[in-house]
Amino acid sequence: MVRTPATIDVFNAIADEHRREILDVLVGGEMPVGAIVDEIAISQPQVSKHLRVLSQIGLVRCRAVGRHRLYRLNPSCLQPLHEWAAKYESLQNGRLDRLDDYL
Amino acid sequence: MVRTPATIDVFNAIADEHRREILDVLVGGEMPVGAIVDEIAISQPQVSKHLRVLSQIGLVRCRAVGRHRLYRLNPSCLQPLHEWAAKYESLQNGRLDRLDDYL
DNA sequence: TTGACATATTCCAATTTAGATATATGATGA
DNA sequence: TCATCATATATCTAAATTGGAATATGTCAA
Repeated sequence: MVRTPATIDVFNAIADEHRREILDVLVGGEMPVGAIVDEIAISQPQVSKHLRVLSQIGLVRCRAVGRHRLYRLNPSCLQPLHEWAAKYESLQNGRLDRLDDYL
Repeated sequence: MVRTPATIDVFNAIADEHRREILDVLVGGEMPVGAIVDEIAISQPQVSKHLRVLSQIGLVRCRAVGRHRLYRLNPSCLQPLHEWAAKYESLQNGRLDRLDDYL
């Protein structure tokens, strides 16, 4: 494989800034696509495409209500990220960090 | 811009699994390139290239000792990741998550 | 039924990437 | 000085990405 697709895991999914923005918007609660489009400065097709990636990973879930589609976060999907990051949080202000400040 | 380069920020830098592996190895302490190559299953040039990306972001620092180059973590550089992720950790097992379990 | 609205999909171009291979650089020891 | 070791860089290729534009799908309301 030449390049890891964004749909492979959480780390690749959140690498894109616009996808992080979408997730940030959804922290406010379940929301239709149009509301997300209003919040961030990208086109509707782009939002839909990013939502598709996020859905495939499982970071968001969707339900249809009339002609709207309401998206919501599935924060438990970020677990691998939290676990990976936790290993490094304990190193903060630790020995390595002080060495870095010195140099 | 058509595609966000991996050297743009921490989120893109850690999107690559091999780069995360390199960081994981360096949790064990300062280490020469050869030791990293021995730990993970990719070629030496690949390790060097990934280290270059990590250096440009600031996730690792390097110092020369003889013909070795010792790399070490700079964990404070992960701050933006920790801050972003923190917003979602509090949502774990929260309202949204239970809704998700239900559906 | 028809038109308007909400969202998704398709097609495209430019750019980036990872990995493989080969080679260059740079320090050390004999 | 020269061979060797440790690491970095250059070149190439196939695949994947994002964003834009156009269009399709699907739902509702009149």
